[in-house]
Amino acid sequence: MAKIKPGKNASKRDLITQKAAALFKKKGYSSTSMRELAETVGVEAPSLYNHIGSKSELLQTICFKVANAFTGYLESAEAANGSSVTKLEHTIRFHIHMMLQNFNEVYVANHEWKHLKEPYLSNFLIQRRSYEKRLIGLVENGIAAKAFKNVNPFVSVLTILSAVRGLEFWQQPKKNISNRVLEDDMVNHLLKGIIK
Amino acid sequence: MAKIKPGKNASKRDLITQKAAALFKKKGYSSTSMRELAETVGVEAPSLYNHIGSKSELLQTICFKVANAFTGYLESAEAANGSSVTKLEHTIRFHIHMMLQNFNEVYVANHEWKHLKEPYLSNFLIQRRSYEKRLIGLVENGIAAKAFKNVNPFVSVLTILSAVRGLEFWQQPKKNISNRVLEDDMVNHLLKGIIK
DNA sequence: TTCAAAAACTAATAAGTGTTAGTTTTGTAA
DNA sequence: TTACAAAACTAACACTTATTAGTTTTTGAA
Repeated sequence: MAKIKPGKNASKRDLITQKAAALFKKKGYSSTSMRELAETVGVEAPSLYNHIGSKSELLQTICFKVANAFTGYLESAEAANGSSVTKLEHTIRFHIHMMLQNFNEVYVANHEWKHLKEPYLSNFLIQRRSYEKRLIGLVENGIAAKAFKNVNPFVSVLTILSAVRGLEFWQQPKKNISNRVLEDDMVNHLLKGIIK
Repeated sequence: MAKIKPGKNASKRDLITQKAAALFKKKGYSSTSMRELAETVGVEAPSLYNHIGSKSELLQTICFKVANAFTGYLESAEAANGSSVTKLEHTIRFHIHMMLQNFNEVYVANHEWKHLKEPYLSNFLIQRRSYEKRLIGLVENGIAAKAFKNVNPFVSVLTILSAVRGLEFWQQPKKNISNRVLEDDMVNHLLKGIIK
Protein backbone atom coordinates (compact mmCIF):
# COMPACT_ATOMS: atom_id res chain seq x y z
CA MET A 1 0.00 0.00 0.00
CA ALA A 2 1.05 3.53 -0.63
CA LYS A 3 2.14 5.41 2.43
CA ILE A 4 0.89 8.88 3.16
CA LYS A 5 2.62 10.72 0.34
CA PRO A 6 2.76 14.49 0.03
CA GLY A 7 0.48 16.34 2.38
CA LYS A 8 -2.62 14.21 1.96
CA ASN A 9 -3.22 11.64 -0.70
CA ALA A 10 -2.46 13.78 -3.71
CA SER A 11 -0.06 12.28 -6.18
CA LYS A 12 3.39 13.79 -6.43
CA ARG A 13 2.46 14.97 -9.88
CA ASP A 14 -0.33 17.04 -8.36
CA LEU A 15 2.02 18.45 -5.77
CA ILE A 16 4.46 19.50 -8.47
CA THR A 17 1.67 21.09 -10.50
CA GLN A 18 0.47 23.02 -7.50
CA LYS A 19 3.93 24.31 -6.67
CA ALA A 20 4.41 25.19 -10.32
CA ALA A 21 1.22 27.26 -10.31
CA ALA A 22 2.45 29.20 -7.31
CA LEU A 23 5.82 29.87 -8.94
CA PHE A 24 4.40 30.67 -12.37
CA LYS A 25 2.14 33.21 -10.72
CA LYS A 26 4.92 34.77 -8.68
CA LYS A 27 7.66 34.94 -11.31
CA GLY A 28 5.99 34.17 -14.62
CA TYR A 29 6.33 31.00 -16.65
CA SER A 30 9.50 31.92 -18.52
CA SER A 31 11.28 33.20 -15.46
CA THR A 32 10.59 30.07 -13.47
CA SER A 33 13.32 27.47 -13.84
CA MET A 34 12.90 23.76 -13.34
CA ARG A 35 15.72 23.89 -10.81
CA GLU A 36 13.78 26.45 -8.82
CA LEU A 37 10.61 24.40 -9.00
CA ALA A 38 12.55 21.32 -7.94
CA GLU A 39 13.88 23.14 -4.93
CA THR A 40 10.43 24.09 -3.66
CA VAL A 41 9.37 20.48 -4.13
CA GLY A 42 12.44 19.33 -2.24
CA VAL A 43 14.18 17.40 -4.97
CA GLU A 44 16.77 17.78 -7.73
CA ALA A 45 15.57 19.05 -11.08
CA PRO A 46 15.98 15.86 -13.12
CA SER A 47 13.90 13.93 -10.58
CA LEU A 48 10.87 15.95 -11.60
CA TYR A 49 10.87 14.12 -14.89
CA ASN A 50 9.96 10.88 -13.15
CA HIS A 51 6.54 12.46 -12.62
CA ILE A 52 5.96 14.98 -15.38
CA GLY A 53 6.64 15.11 -19.07
CA SER A 54 7.95 18.62 -19.47
CA LYS A 55 7.75 22.17 -18.20
CA SER A 56 5.21 23.17 -20.82
CA GLU A 57 3.04 20.19 -19.90
CA LEU A 58 2.70 21.73 -16.44
CA LEU A 59 1.39 24.94 -17.97
CA GLN A 60 -1.05 23.00 -20.14
CA THR A 61 -2.41 21.13 -17.14
CA ILE A 62 -2.98 24.34 -15.20
CA CYS A 63 -4.56 26.31 -18.04
CA PHE A 64 -6.98 23.61 -19.15
CA LYS A 65 -7.99 22.68 -15.64
CA VAL A 66 -9.17 26.27 -15.21
CA ALA A 67 -10.71 26.55 -18.66
CA ASN A 68 -12.64 23.32 -18.21
CA ALA A 69 -13.93 24.41 -14.83
CA PHE A 70 -15.43 27.58 -16.31
CA THR A 71 -16.79 25.84 -19.37
CA GLY A 72 -18.31 23.11 -17.24
CA TYR A 73 -20.06 25.55 -14.96
CA LEU A 74 -21.48 27.62 -17.78
CA GLU A 75 -22.93 24.51 -19.42
CA SER A 76 -24.74 23.56 -16.24
CA ALA A 77 -25.92 27.14 -15.72
CA GLU A 78 -27.35 27.32 -19.21
CA ALA A 79 -29.20 24.05 -18.73
CA ALA A 80 -30.67 25.11 -15.37
CA ASN A 81 -34.03 26.75 -14.87
CA GLY A 82 -34.24 30.44 -14.13
CA SER A 83 -34.10 33.81 -15.79
CA SER A 84 -31.17 35.24 -17.69
CA VAL A 85 -30.58 37.59 -14.80
CA THR A 86 -30.26 34.72 -12.37
CA LYS A 87 -28.00 32.75 -14.66
CA LEU A 88 -25.73 35.73 -15.19
CA GLU A 89 -25.58 36.47 -11.50
CA HIS A 90 -24.70 32.88 -10.66
CA THR A 91 -22.00 32.86 -13.29
CA ILE A 92 -20.49 36.05 -11.92
CA ARG A 93 -20.49 34.54 -8.45
CA PHE A 94 -18.84 31.41 -9.77
CA HIS A 95 -16.10 33.53 -11.29
CA ILE A 96 -15.54 35.27 -7.98
CA HIS A 97 -15.43 31.96 -6.12
CA MET A 98 -12.92 30.55 -8.57
CA MET A 99 -10.74 33.63 -8.15
CA LEU A 100 -10.83 33.38 -4.38
CA GLN A 101 -10.41 29.62 -4.08
CA ASN A 102 -8.10 28.74 -6.95
CA PHE A 103 -6.15 31.91 -7.03
CA ASN A 104 -2.83 30.68 -8.37
CA GLU A 105 -4.26 28.50 -11.12
CA VAL A 106 -6.71 31.12 -12.35
CA TYR A 107 -4.01 33.77 -12.30
CA VAL A 108 -1.68 31.58 -14.34
CA ALA A 109 -4.40 30.70 -16.83
CA ASN A 110 -5.16 34.40 -17.22
CA HIS A 111 -1.59 35.61 -17.55
CA GLU A 112 0.64 32.85 -18.84
CA TRP A 113 -1.48 31.13 -21.48
CA LYS A 114 0.50 32.83 -24.22
CA HIS A 115 3.41 30.53 -23.46
CA LEU A 116 1.37 27.46 -24.34
CA LYS A 117 2.69 25.55 -27.31
CA GLU A 118 0.64 24.63 -30.32
CA PRO A 119 -1.83 23.09 -30.65
CA TYR A 120 -2.68 23.85 -27.04
CA LEU A 121 -2.43 27.57 -27.53
CA SER A 122 -5.00 27.57 -30.32
CA ASN A 123 -7.28 25.21 -28.44
CA PHE A 124 -7.17 27.39 -25.37
CA LEU A 125 -8.03 30.53 -27.29
CA ILE A 126 -10.83 28.81 -29.17
CA GLN A 127 -12.29 27.54 -25.93
CA ARG A 128 -12.07 30.98 -24.34
CA ARG A 129 -13.67 32.67 -27.31
CA SER A 130 -16.49 30.16 -27.29
CA TYR A 131 -17.02 30.80 -23.60
CA GLU A 132 -17.26 34.54 -24.17
CA LYS A 133 -19.75 34.06 -26.98
CA ARG A 134 -22.01 31.96 -24.81
CA LEU A 135 -21.87 34.58 -22.09
CA ILE A 136 -22.78 37.22 -24.64
CA GLY A 137 -25.70 35.03 -25.65
CA LEU A 138 -26.88 35.09 -22.04
CA VAL A 139 -26.87 38.88 -22.04
CA GLU A 140 -28.66 38.96 -25.40
CA ASN A 141 -31.37 36.73 -23.99
CA GLY A 142 -31.74 39.10 -21.07
CA ILE A 143 -32.11 42.05 -23.42
CA ALA A 144 -34.67 40.20 -25.54
CA ALA A 145 -36.62 39.37 -22.39
CA LYS A 146 -36.47 43.09 -21.50
CA ALA A 147 -34.75 42.34 -18.24
CA PHE A 148 -31.55 44.11 -19.29
CA LYS A 149 -31.05 47.54 -20.74
CA ASN A 150 -30.36 47.83 -24.43
CA VAL A 151 -26.59 47.79 -23.93
CA ASN A 152 -23.97 46.38 -26.22
CA PRO A 153 -23.70 42.78 -25.01
CA PHE A 154 -20.06 42.50 -25.99
CA VAL A 155 -19.07 45.53 -23.96
CA SER A 156 -21.10 44.33 -21.00
CA VAL A 157 -19.51 40.92 -20.94
CA LEU A 158 -16.08 42.44 -21.37
CA THR A 159 -16.71 44.80 -18.48
CA ILE A 160 -18.01 42.05 -16.22
CA LEU A 161 -15.25 39.55 -16.97
CA SER A 162 -12.56 42.14 -16.54
CA ALA A 163 -13.92 43.48 -13.31
CA VAL A 164 -14.07 40.02 -11.80
CA ARG A 165 -10.59 39.22 -13.04
CA GLY A 166 -9.38 42.26 -11.17
CA LEU A 167 -9.81 40.33 -7.95
CA GLU A 168 -6.26 39.23 -8.53
CA PHE A 169 -5.19 42.60 -7.17
CA TRP A 170 -7.20 41.93 -4.16
CA GLN A 171 -5.92 38.94 -2.34
CA GLN A 172 -2.47 40.28 -1.77
CA PRO A 173 -3.16 42.71 1.05
CA LYS A 174 -6.05 40.66 2.51
CA LYS A 175 -7.89 43.77 3.50
CA ASN A 176 -10.15 43.62 6.46
CA ILE A 177 -13.22 43.25 4.29
CA SER A 178 -14.88 39.87 4.15
CA ASN A 179 -15.15 37.87 0.98
CA ARG A 180 -18.90 37.94 1.35
CA VAL A 181 -19.08 41.74 1.36
CA LEU A 182 -16.63 41.88 -1.50
CA GLU A 183 -18.66 39.45 -3.57
CA ASP A 184 -21.99 41.13 -2.94
CA ASP A 185 -20.65 44.63 -3.57
CA MET A 186 -19.10 43.57 -6.82
CA VAL A 187 -22.12 41.64 -8.07
CA ASN A 188 -24.27 44.61 -7.21
CA HIS A 189 -22.05 47.08 -8.96
CA LEU A 190 -21.91 44.98 -12.10
CA LEU A 191 -25.55 43.97 -12.31
CA LYS A 192 -26.88 47.44 -11.54
CA GLY A 193 -25.06 48.58 -14.62
CA ILE A 194 -27.18 46.53 -16.97
CA ILE A 195 -30.42 45.58 -15.23
CA LYS A 196 -33.35 47.73 -16.18
CA MET B 1 22.30 68.05 -40.00
CA ALA B 2 20.55 64.90 -39.06
CA LYS B 3 18.99 63.02 -41.92
CA ILE B 4 15.49 61.67 -41.65
CA LYS B 5 16.14 59.00 -39.09
CA PRO B 6 13.59 56.39 -38.09
CA GLY B 7 10.05 57.17 -39.18
CA LYS B 8 9.93 60.80 -38.22
CA ASN B 9 12.31 62.58 -35.93
CA ALA B 10 12.20 60.16 -33.07
CA SER B 11 15.56 59.14 -31.74
CA LYS B 12 16.74 55.62 -32.32
CA ARG B 13 16.42 55.04 -28.63
CA ASP B 14 12.71 55.80 -28.88
CA LEU B 15 12.35 53.47 -31.83
CA ILE B 16 13.99 50.66 -29.90
CA THR B 17 11.77 51.32 -26.89
CA GLN B 18 8.69 51.23 -29.05
CA LYS B 19 9.66 47.97 -30.71
CA ALA B 20 10.52 46.57 -27.30
CA ALA B 21 7.06 47.43 -26.01
CA ALA B 22 5.48 45.59 -28.92
CA LEU B 23 7.64 42.52 -28.33
CA PHE B 24 7.27 42.56 -24.55
CA LYS B 25 3.53 42.63 -25.05
CA LYS B 26 3.51 39.84 -27.60
CA LYS B 27 5.93 37.42 -25.95
CA GLY B 28 6.49 38.70 -22.45
CA TYR B 29 9.61 40.39 -21.10
CA SER B 30 11.54 37.26 -20.18
CA SER B 31 10.79 35.48 -23.43
CA THR B 32 11.95 38.39 -25.54
CA SER B 33 15.64 38.16 -26.42
CA MET B 34 17.84 41.07 -27.30
CA ARG B 35 18.72 39.30 -30.54
CA GLU B 36 15.05 39.16 -31.40
CA LEU B 37 14.55 42.80 -30.56
CA ALA B 38 17.60 43.71 -32.61
CA GLU B 39 16.17 41.86 -35.60
CA THR B 40 12.94 43.84 -35.56
CA VAL B 41 14.99 47.02 -35.33
CA GLY B 42 17.11 45.85 -38.24
CA VAL B 43 20.44 45.63 -36.48
CA GLU B 44 22.68 43.15 -34.65
CA ALA B 45 22.12 42.73 -30.95
CA PRO B 46 25.29 44.39 -29.63
CA SER B 47 24.52 47.50 -31.67
CA LEU B 48 21.51 48.15 -29.48
CA TYR B 49 23.89 49.00 -26.66
CA ASN B 50 25.03 52.10 -28.51
CA HIS B 51 21.59 53.50 -27.70
CA ILE B 52 20.33 51.83 -24.56
CA GLY B 53 21.87 50.80 -21.28
CA SER B 54 20.32 47.39 -20.78
CA LYS B 55 17.28 45.26 -21.38
CA SER B 56 15.81 46.04 -17.99
CA GLU B 57 16.27 49.75 -18.63
CA LEU B 58 13.85 49.37 -21.53
CA LEU B 59 11.25 47.91 -19.21
CA GLN B 60 11.80 50.71 -16.71
CA THR B 61 11.32 53.34 -19.36
CA ILE B 62 8.06 51.81 -20.53
CA CYS B 63 6.59 51.22 -17.10
CA PHE B 64 7.35 54.65 -15.69
CA LYS B 65 6.25 56.48 -18.80
CA VAL B 66 2.83 54.91 -18.31
CA ALA B 67 2.78 55.35 -14.54
CA ASN B 68 3.73 59.02 -14.83
CA ALA B 69 1.06 59.65 -17.43
CA PHE B 70 -1.65 58.34 -15.12
CA THR B 71 -0.28 60.11 -12.07
CA GLY B 72 0.03 63.36 -13.98
CA TYR B 73 -3.52 63.24 -15.22
CA LEU B 74 -4.98 62.45 -11.82
CA GLU B 75 -3.14 65.40 -10.28
CA SER B 76 -4.60 67.78 -12.82
CA ALA B 77 -8.05 66.23 -12.43
CA GLU B 78 -7.96 66.66 -8.67
CA ALA B 79 -6.94 70.29 -9.02
CA ALA B 80 -9.68 71.08 -11.53
CA ASN B 81 -13.10 72.43 -10.71
CA GLY B 82 -16.10 70.15 -10.81
CA SER B 83 -17.89 67.51 -8.80
CA SER B 84 -16.48 64.17 -7.74
CA VAL B 85 -18.71 62.54 -10.30
CA THR B 86 -17.24 64.59 -13.11
CA LYS B 87 -13.70 64.01 -11.93
CA LEU B 88 -14.24 60.29 -11.73
CA GLU B 89 -15.85 60.16 -15.13
CA HIS B 90 -13.02 62.12 -16.70
CA THR B 91 -10.48 59.84 -15.10
CA ILE B 92 -12.25 56.75 -16.40
CA ARG B 93 -12.29 58.26 -19.86
CA PHE B 94 -8.59 59.04 -19.60
CA HIS B 95 -7.91 55.42 -18.75
CA ILE B 96 -9.87 54.29 -21.77
CA HIS B 97 -8.03 56.72 -24.03
CA MET B 98 -4.68 55.55 -22.73
CA MET B 99 -5.64 51.94 -23.36
CA LEU B 100 -6.73 52.68 -26.89
CA GLN B 101 -3.88 54.99 -27.85
CA ASN B 102 -0.89 53.55 -26.01
CA PHE B 103 -1.91 49.97 -26.11
CA ASN B 104 1.46 48.26 -26.06
CA GLU B 105 3.00 50.41 -23.36
CA VAL B 106 0.00 50.20 -21.06
CA TYR B 107 -0.21 46.47 -21.57
CA VAL B 108 3.44 46.03 -20.70
CA ALA B 109 3.17 48.25 -17.64
CA ASN B 110 0.19 46.20 -16.48
CA HIS B 111 1.66 42.77 -17.12
CA GLU B 112 5.43 42.90 -17.00
CA TRP B 113 6.16 45.24 -14.11
CA LYS B 114 7.06 42.29 -11.91
CA HIS B 115 10.28 41.90 -13.86
CA LEU B 116 11.47 45.35 -12.86
CA LYS B 117 14.60 45.34 -10.76
CA GLU B 118 14.97 47.03 -7.43
CA PRO B 119 14.61 49.81 -6.56
CA TYR B 120 12.39 50.38 -9.58
CA LEU B 121 10.05 47.56 -8.66
CA SER B 122 9.34 49.05 -5.23
CA ASN B 123 8.99 52.53 -6.63
CA PHE B 124 6.53 51.36 -9.22
CA LEU B 125 4.37 49.56 -6.70
CA ILE B 126 4.44 52.51 -4.31
CA GLN B 127 3.40 54.84 -7.08
CA ARG B 128 0.59 52.55 -8.14
CA ARG B 129 -0.67 52.12 -4.61
CA SER B 130 -0.65 55.86 -4.09
CA TYR B 131 -2.63 56.29 -7.31
CA GLU B 132 -5.25 53.82 -6.15
CA LYS B 133 -5.56 55.54 -2.81
CA ARG B 134 -6.18 58.90 -4.43
CA LEU B 135 -8.81 57.36 -6.64
CA ILE B 136 -10.44 55.85 -3.58
CA GLY B 137 -10.38 59.31 -2.04
CA LEU B 138 -12.31 60.60 -5.03
CA VAL B 139 -15.02 58.00 -4.50
CA GLU B 140 -15.11 58.76 -0.78
CA ASN B 141 -15.66 62.42 -1.55
CA GLY B 142 -18.51 61.45 -3.85
CA ILE B 143 -20.09 59.39 -1.10
CA ALA B 144 -19.70 62.19 1.45
CA ALA B 145 -21.32 64.57 -1.03
CA LYS B 146 -24.15 62.05 -1.36
CA ALA B 147 -23.59 61.78 -5.08
CA PHE B 148 -22.53 58.14 -4.85
CA LYS B 149 -24.21 55.24 -3.14
CA ASN B 150 -22.81 54.02 0.13
CA VAL B 151 -20.59 51.42 -1.55
CA ASN B 152 -17.22 50.19 -0.41
CA PRO B 153 -14.86 52.64 -2.13
CA PHE B 154 -12.08 50.09 -2.41
CA VAL B 155 -14.28 47.58 -4.20
CA SER B 156 -15.64 50.27 -6.49
CA VAL B 157 -12.23 51.48 -7.56
CA LEU B 158 -11.04 47.93 -8.02
CA THR B 159 -14.03 47.16 -10.20
CA ILE B 160 -13.61 50.27 -12.29
CA LEU B 161 -9.86 49.92 -12.81
CA SER B 162 -10.16 46.27 -13.69
CA ALA B 163 -13.00 46.77 -16.11
CA VAL B 164 -11.11 49.46 -17.97
CA ARG B 165 -7.98 47.35 -18.01
CA GLY B 166 -9.99 44.66 -19.72
CA LEU B 167 -9.91 46.72 -22.88
CA GLU B 168 -6.73 44.87 -23.62
CA PHE B 169 -8.89 41.96 -24.74
CA TRP B 170 -10.65 44.30 -27.02
CA GLN B 171 -8.30 45.68 -29.54
CA GLN B 172 -7.24 42.39 -31.00
CA PRO B 173 -10.32 41.58 -33.05
CA LYS B 174 -11.14 45.23 -33.81
CA LYS B 175 -14.85 44.59 -33.70
CA ASN B 176 -17.09 46.73 -35.81
CA ILE B 177 -18.02 48.89 -32.86
CA SER B 178 -16.62 52.37 -32.69
CA ASN B 179 -14.33 53.47 -29.92
CA ARG B 180 -16.86 56.15 -29.06
CA VAL B 181 -19.67 53.67 -28.47
CA LEU B 182 -17.32 51.45 -26.54
CA GLU B 183 -16.19 54.28 -24.31
CA ASP B 184 -19.68 55.59 -23.61
CA ASP B 185 -21.14 52.15 -22.95
CA MET B 186 -18.38 51.31 -20.54
CA VAL B 187 -18.48 54.63 -18.70
CA ASN B 188 -22.21 54.26 -18.40
CA HIS B 189 -22.02 50.72 -17.12
CA LEU B 190 -19.45 51.64 -14.51
CA LEU B 191 -20.93 54.91 -13.29
CA LYS B 192 -24.48 53.59 -13.11
CA GLY B 193 -23.17 51.06 -10.64
CA ILE B 194 -22.27 53.65 -8.06
CA ILE B 195 -24.17 56.88 -8.80
CA LYS B 196 -27.23 57.39 -6.67
C1' DT C 1 15.48 -11.49 3.28
C1' DT C 2 14.81 -11.09 -1.62
C1' DC C 3 13.87 -8.68 -5.56
C1' DA C 4 11.88 -5.67 -8.79
C1' DA C 5 10.00 -1.32 -9.67
C1' DA C 6 9.83 3.54 -8.54
C1' DA C 7 12.19 7.47 -7.82
C1' DA C 8 16.02 9.70 -6.35
C1' DC C 9 20.78 11.07 -7.57
C1' DT C 10 25.21 12.97 -10.47
C1' DA C 11 27.06 14.25 -14.74
C1' DA C 12 26.62 16.05 -18.97
C1' DT C 13 24.79 18.19 -23.31
C1' DA C 14 23.36 21.42 -26.64
C1' DA C 15 21.20 25.59 -27.08
C1' DG C 16 20.30 30.19 -25.73
C1' DT C 17 21.00 34.37 -22.56
C1' DG C 18 22.59 39.47 -21.83
C1' DT C 19 26.46 41.85 -22.40
C1' DT C 20 31.54 43.39 -23.34
C1' DA C 21 35.76 44.08 -26.17
C1' DG C 22 37.75 45.33 -30.09
C1' DT C 23 37.36 46.63 -34.89
C1' DT C 24 35.38 48.43 -39.04
C1' DT C 25 32.07 51.16 -41.42
C1' DT C 26 29.29 55.27 -41.91
C1' DG C 27 28.01 59.97 -41.75
C1' DT C 28 28.93 64.76 -41.46
C1' DA C 29 31.34 69.15 -40.30
C1' DA C 30 35.61 71.49 -41.37
C1' DT D 1 39.43 65.41 -48.99
C1' DT D 2 40.36 64.97 -44.16
C1' DA D 3 39.24 63.77 -39.69
C1' DC D 4 36.50 62.63 -35.87
C1' DA D 5 32.64 60.77 -33.61
C1' DA D 6 28.60 57.84 -33.90
C1' DA D 7 27.10 53.52 -34.70
C1' DA D 8 27.47 49.43 -36.98
C1' DC D 9 29.88 44.90 -37.05
C1' DT D 10 32.21 40.07 -35.46
C1' DA D 11 33.85 37.30 -31.83
C1' DA D 12 33.59 35.91 -27.52
C1' DC D 13 32.49 35.28 -22.49
C1' DA D 14 30.37 33.66 -18.51
C1' DC D 15 25.98 31.82 -17.25
C1' DT D 16 21.63 29.73 -17.34
C1' DT D 17 18.27 26.83 -19.54
C1' DA D 18 15.40 22.32 -20.13
C1' DT D 19 16.29 17.88 -20.64
C1' DT D 20 18.68 13.08 -21.22
C1' DA D 21 21.70 9.17 -19.83
C1' DG D 22 23.27 6.29 -16.63
C1' DT D 23 23.58 4.91 -11.86
C1' DT D 24 22.34 4.42 -7.11
C1' DT D 25 19.06 4.51 -3.46
C1' DT D 26 14.53 3.76 -1.61
C1' DT D 27 10.29 1.40 -1.23
C1' DG D 28 7.13 -2.25 -0.34
C1' DA D 29 5.16 -6.74 -1.49
C1' DA D 30 6.43 -11.64 -1.69
